[in-house]
Amino acid sequence: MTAPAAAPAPATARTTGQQVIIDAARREFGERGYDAVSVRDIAARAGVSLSALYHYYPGKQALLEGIVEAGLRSYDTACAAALGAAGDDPARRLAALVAATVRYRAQQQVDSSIVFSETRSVSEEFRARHSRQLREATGRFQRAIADGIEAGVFNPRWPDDARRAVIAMCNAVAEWYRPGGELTVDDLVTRYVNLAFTLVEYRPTAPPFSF
Amino acid sequence: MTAPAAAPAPATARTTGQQVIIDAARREFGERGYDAVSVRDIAARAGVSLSALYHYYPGKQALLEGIVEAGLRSYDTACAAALGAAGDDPARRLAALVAATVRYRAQQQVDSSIVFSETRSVSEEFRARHSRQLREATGRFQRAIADGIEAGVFNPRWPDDARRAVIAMCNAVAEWYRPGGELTVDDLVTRYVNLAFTLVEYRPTAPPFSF
Amino acid sequence: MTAPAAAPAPATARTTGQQVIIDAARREFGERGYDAVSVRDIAARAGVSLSALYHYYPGKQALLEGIVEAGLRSYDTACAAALGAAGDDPARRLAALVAATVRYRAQQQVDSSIVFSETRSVSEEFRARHSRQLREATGRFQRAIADGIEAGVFNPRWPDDARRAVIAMCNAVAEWYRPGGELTVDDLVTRYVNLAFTLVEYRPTAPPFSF
Amino acid sequence: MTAPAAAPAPATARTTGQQVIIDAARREFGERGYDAVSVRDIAARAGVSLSALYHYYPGKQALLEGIVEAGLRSYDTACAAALGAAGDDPARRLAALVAATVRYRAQQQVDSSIVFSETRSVSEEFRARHSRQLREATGRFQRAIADGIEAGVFNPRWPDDARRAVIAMCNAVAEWYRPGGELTVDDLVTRYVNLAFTLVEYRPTAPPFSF
DNA sequence: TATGAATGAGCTTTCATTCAT
DNA sequence: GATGAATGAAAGCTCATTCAT
Repeated sequence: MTAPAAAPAPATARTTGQQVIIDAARREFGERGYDAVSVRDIAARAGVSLSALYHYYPGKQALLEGIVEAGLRSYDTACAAALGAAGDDPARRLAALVAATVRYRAQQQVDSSIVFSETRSVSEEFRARHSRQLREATGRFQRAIADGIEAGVFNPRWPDDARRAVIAMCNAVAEWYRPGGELTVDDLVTRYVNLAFTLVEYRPTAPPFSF
Repeated sequence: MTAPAAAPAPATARTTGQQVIIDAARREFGERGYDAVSVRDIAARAGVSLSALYHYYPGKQALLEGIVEAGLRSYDTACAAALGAAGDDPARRLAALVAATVRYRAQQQVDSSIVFSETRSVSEEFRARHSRQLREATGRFQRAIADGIEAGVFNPRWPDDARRAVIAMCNAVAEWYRPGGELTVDDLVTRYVNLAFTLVEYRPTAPPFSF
Repeated sequence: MTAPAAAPAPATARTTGQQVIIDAARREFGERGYDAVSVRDIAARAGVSLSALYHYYPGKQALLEGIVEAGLRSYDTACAAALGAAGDDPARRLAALVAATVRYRAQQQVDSSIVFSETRSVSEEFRARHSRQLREATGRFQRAIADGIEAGVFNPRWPDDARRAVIAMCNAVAEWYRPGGELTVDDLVTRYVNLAFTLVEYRPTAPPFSF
Repeated sequence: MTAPAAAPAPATARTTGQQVIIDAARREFGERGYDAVSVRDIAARAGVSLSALYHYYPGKQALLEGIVEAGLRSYDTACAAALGAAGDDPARRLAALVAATVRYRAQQQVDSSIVFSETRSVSEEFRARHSRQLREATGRFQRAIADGIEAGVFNPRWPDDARRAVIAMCNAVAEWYRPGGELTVDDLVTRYVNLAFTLVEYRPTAPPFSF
């Protein structure tokens, strides 16, 4: 800590203590659901004593809220980055959101399922913040689609339902996709971007090619 | 059930006893999740004693399984009826499945959410049957789409993903739709059938299909 | 209960269940103090299982409140009876209150010490009622003394302090008196009534005897 | 401690460390009772770490014993000083004891309530010493009264009960008196000395005693 | 048919305390 | 001298379930 060089093992070192506990909680909640998991289960899975767990975290609910908060933040960050790279074009923005969502759902399956389904077990005030963040996530899709409609490139007959369908289909990825198979996440993204375009009836303006 | 005679006061009589219990269980499980609900909660909500509950049902898990089984049966029945009325035409069959699914998800929200998300808390043998039924439900969509492709009326680039998207979007209805608003269930069905057609890139041959 | 004769063992029969539990709680709280006693201790002392205890009482605090309430009620009843028998004469009324208090403190030592010292561990709303009852108890002494002063038979220089001294000395009986010794409770009562008369400087008017 | 030189900043320095801890313990024990207070509560109230507390004191019980011991010593000292100033006259000695007791109870309410009511939570050997000190305190009153009787100035019908009443009424001061009101502690002392004289039926011989 | 009594295992959380640094 | 980490035991309470009546 005070030594000049000797700053190795940062990520690894943190694996002791808080990290093993929250990882264990994540896995347990993901596999069996918040209410079915006991604090003892988490401590056992983390390989620490019950008291050690309570030394680091104030309780079961706090563990859940920590996981949900981090998960949602990571998703929001991914969306922001994707949108930043996409520029103003509505089609590129929708594609960016679909890509970020599919990647998140495919790669952080456990986190993502906790984030979106253990809402009941969270404190009142936490739920308020959480709901707001979810509404913002929805809003990002909504705006991209609305902008595309205004620009004349998207033509969904029922924009709200198209948006819901796009989001639902992305979310569902977490339920069946298992990484490591033949289908890479990039392939998956390609497919879902195309499906999303289909749903909003994307028709590029002007010349995609000229002659 | 199949016997012709001897069907006295069926609906009314059943409301006493078993029915109030299973209804209470349904509501409790739907609102708070299987693991968060205690048998006492259910008995209290049903307005019967704990012992009365155990008189009618062998336990908490059996209540859940009863609900899931009935829910899934009712969905299967609805699908069968819809398919029966649809005949052989793949587009009509897909439309029938979407309509049945959307109706089920919109009108039996509580049931449907229990049926599809409390899978973890069910006995091993029950889960096997349940999974098979879910696979059959998926298979119905799959066959309709495959037939449409073969018939040249559906043209999805990735049939499996299109199918998953169709199912996911129908399922998601349970999460946001609330009956009694401006949008009727029939409106909803119309929209989702169209969205499904969009997803499978339906192009009717010769005489356009009407529904 | 329905049988005509055969109505014996009423008090004895009730000893099963609630009564053994509350008795055990009374003893434990009295001997070791509310906070030092665990619910398990009480159940063990009562010879029932932990769950049986919770079957009859909703929790540790409720046990305490039950004891305090019953204890205070029994004291209030004793005071009311004594006052009723005493009539209007202030000296007789003060004597009645002292007698009732000394008897209560001497004979229900455990109860009385719980009633007056475990105030902290009781619910907010319960404490409100409890305080009111204690104020009423104080008020009974106050009125008897005030009436005696007005009638010219009591002459304390500082009536409030005399009243506090009377009450304090009666209460202290619980701390040292042990029934079964040489000194009977009746003797005790005689002494404390006299001490109380001394404290309020009782001087009977007119002729206690005539000649 | 015994060394002559090197006594820098005594009062101030002691405020850091041990003193803040024992003060915090005193307040907590006084407000909520020994068993209801956790060592963490004390450390938090003192604003020191849990480890710091254990650095200075071996444990919770030791804190209590330290407080009780100091409290009782301060009371004993006060009594000794008062008796020293009172000389041999029994009435002056009784007055001195009442005054010291009332002052202690009125001015060190917290301490005094801990000293006299947390007896249960103290180690066996400590309790032995503590009981002896309490008996000595009682003995001081007893002797003063006995001497007064012998000298013919006190005439209680039941000397032991008069003594108990005197002590009980003094002790009770801690329960209701709050310094800072209209009634000064000196007023209080005057009243209680008079009440004590009343209780022992003090009748000064020849030249009346003044105090 | 229906119920109150009862249970043992388990729940989340807090306890006083120790120890390596 | 002072601290964060860690622990085993125990706290109050609830669980699903069984059983005698």
